[in-house]
Amino acid sequence: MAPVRELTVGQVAMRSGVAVSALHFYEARGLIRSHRTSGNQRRYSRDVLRRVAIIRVAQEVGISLSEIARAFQSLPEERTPTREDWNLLSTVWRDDLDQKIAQMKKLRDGLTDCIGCGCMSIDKCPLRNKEDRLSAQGSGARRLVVAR
Amino acid sequence: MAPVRELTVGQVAMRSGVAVSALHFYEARGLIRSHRTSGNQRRYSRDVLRRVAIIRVAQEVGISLSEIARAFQSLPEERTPTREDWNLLSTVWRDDLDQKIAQMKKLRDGLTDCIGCGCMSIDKCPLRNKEDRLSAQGSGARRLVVAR
DNA sequence: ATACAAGCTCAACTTAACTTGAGGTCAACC
DNA sequence: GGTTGACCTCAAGTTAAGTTGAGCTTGTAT
Repeated sequence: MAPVRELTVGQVAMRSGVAVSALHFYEARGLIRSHRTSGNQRRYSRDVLRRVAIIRVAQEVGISLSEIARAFQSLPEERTPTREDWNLLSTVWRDDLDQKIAQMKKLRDGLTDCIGCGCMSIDKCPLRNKEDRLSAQGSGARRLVVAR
Repeated sequence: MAPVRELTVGQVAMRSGVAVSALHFYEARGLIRSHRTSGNQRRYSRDVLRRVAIIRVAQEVGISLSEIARAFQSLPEERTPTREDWNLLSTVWRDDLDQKIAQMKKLRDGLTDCIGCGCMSIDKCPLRNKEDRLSAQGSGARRLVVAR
């Protein structure tokens, strides 16, 4: 069979490992795009597979769909993204990941040193400082705001 | 004023930086425990602060409350956890975190190598292999969960 | 003694990220 | 040319992790 240029939802679902309903959902959220056949069925260009792969990966590391959508706005609307386009995105994600990895390492070490240490003063605990990270100033001030 | 042995919800909320409603919620989920005064008000022992700190930290790295609850089951019900108890938990978490960090690094490198590379064959992409184990999951929101 | 802040319960609402279902259309194979 | 499977839309349901609010009780400072 000659290589098919366009993909149906079912094909994208199968190849990306994502449910059809999820693809509809991503489209509604502006994460992917499709055009319609005369019979109103979706057809996708190949680069949707890459988009979906990136969506899944980004989600796995805890990035929300809206953040992904925002990052995707750097991609061209009409033409298929070039390597340069993806590279730009990659840079953005990589910084994010580096940051998250660093944070996790700190947490891991904090857990080992602090949870295991048996100390009773939560206030001095390095773990606590993580939560204050946005309100680091204002001595002794306690914010009731949940980060995130 | 002499050091107060027991804490009210409000005090725990203030010291832990978590809302009162969240504490009620954690209690309903079996993550923390309290006993009641004659007037039916909650009183907490000091180690609840540590529990809450751990809950927050674990959540920050994407561990769900039910997973935290499961891990907490290794802690003693009645007596205040000793250093040994916490150490055990710490070991469990540390392994989890090590695993997550490793996963993230792989993803980061995958992103650099794969998203940026401009290659069009998603099938061969290292990123793809990650997703297959996710595809056969239940309904509802999917949180970041470490594969075991 | 009384005001009023803090607590209590329980139900309903919220957001994210989807899934499920109902009711109807499209297309491809025999 | 019919039936079967893939699609379509839209509404409603689901799970996680809480928050908000109503209506009522407790505890404490003056």
